[in-house]
Amino acid sequence: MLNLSVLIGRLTRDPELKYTPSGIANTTFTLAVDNPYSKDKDADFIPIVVWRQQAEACANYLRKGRLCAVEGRIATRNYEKDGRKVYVTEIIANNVRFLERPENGGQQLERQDPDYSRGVSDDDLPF
Amino acid sequence: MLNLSVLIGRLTRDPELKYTPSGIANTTFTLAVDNPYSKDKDADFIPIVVWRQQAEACANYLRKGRLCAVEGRIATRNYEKDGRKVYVTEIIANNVRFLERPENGGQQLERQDPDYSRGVSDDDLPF
Amino acid sequence: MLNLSVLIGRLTRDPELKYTPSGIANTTFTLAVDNPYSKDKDADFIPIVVWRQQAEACANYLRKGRLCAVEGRIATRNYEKDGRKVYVTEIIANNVRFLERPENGGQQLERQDPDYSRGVSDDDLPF
Amino acid sequence: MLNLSVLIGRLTRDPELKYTPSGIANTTFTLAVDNPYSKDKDADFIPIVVWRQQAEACANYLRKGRLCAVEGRIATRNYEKDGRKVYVTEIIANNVRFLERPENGGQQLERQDPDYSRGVSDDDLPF
DNA sequence: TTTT
DNA sequence: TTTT
Repeated sequence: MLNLSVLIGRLTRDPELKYTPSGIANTTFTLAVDNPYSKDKDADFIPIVVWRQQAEACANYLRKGRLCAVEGRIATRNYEKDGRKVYVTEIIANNVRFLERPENGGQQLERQDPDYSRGVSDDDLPF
Repeated sequence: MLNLSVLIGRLTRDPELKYTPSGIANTTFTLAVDNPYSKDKDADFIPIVVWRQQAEACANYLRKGRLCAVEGRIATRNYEKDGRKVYVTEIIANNVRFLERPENGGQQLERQDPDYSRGVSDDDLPF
Repeated sequence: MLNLSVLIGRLTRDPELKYTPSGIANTTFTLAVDNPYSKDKDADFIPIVVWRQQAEACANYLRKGRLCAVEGRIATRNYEKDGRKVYVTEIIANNVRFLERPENGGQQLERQDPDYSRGVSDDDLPF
Repeated sequence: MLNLSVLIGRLTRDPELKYTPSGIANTTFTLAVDNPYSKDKDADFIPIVVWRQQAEACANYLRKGRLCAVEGRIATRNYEKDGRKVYVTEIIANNVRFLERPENGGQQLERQDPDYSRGVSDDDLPF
């Protein structure tokens, strides 16, 4: 019915831009979201997926350590690995806001070949 | 920094009420959240944890199939199982709204003994 | 940058469906949102605007007293009235969920003529 | 039932710190929230109220032009002015995140006397 | 009355 | 001007 999340945090690593076999851009990264209320854990690490146009903007403008806001929805999926089901929970972003300006106006990440290893195919397109 | 989720969906099963060794109530259930945009998957199944007073209200008033709204934050944790790390992503609710009235004004679930098997201890208390 | 609101409440009156001069549907209603924390005021009354396809669905399926969830963004506008500026704050919905089923499967509201009196014109279209 | 807003924007002016007659801190400011979808209006201007501890933090660390994130709920109230009812819609923040560090580690705003002119009294305390 |  |  309704599935809405808003997160503000910092990237734990550079974003990864990939393309589905049919050429649709998707960028993934993990957001470290500080948790002021927790005693023994000071951040949650939340995987983010961005599709299409925004995927390329994220790949160009976001970098490890940068602050950003993500609005999206929670999605769950699972895939087989070594004969076991692995469950993944991630945020499918429909809006990413860059909260810090890049030092140098954005750099092109190297474009990578379509990659099947992450288990992402056109069938995973969430819309 | 900011970590906020709002979900509306239906319980996939009756809620489970447990107590930490020191007696703090916690209720868990899974919410099926319909996804109108997905082709091949029509719902996401999202685990919810509720603590303290609201935990007992949820255990009394929610049942399998009932519609409710959850406001909370995404949390990640992991525990060992069969010598493997299992990663869990769940919503820690700070507000649960019952959107359908129970047919009979709420029934007491049987109180269960403290249970360690789910890997929940007082250390997991998120505040 | 980011402007997101989620409300659950009940309609204080039947929704009003209108059309801009160029024929775009817009429905307005007010949501009474109970406030459990307030001492002397038990609800906030929040004006909602819905545009296009969803406007007509709201006009057909929502009625006074019905429970619904609205996801949208806050917008401010002002117009002249009796030589004074009147400031309006309202939620522009991009998603309305009906949380109660109508007793009779939805009725057609009478279609009204384009109406300029509310100060709504094509220029107010928020997108 | 549920009333939740998340905003990211810039202060249009320095925050104003006041105290109710009984000494409870409250800070008000307006957030300019850019609206990428609007043709003729490029921002919405949304009044924010912060109470208690966070009120003083906001007064110390926020300044005109600074970026911040506000999580809160929409509240409506009205007061008499020149024999007319004035309706106010504002966000009562329960969480304010400073997204830019102050140039000089935070300065004390001058403490002002209790002020009744804004129509704020202890009765307006929303909790 | 509006911010970068 | 307000809903259950």
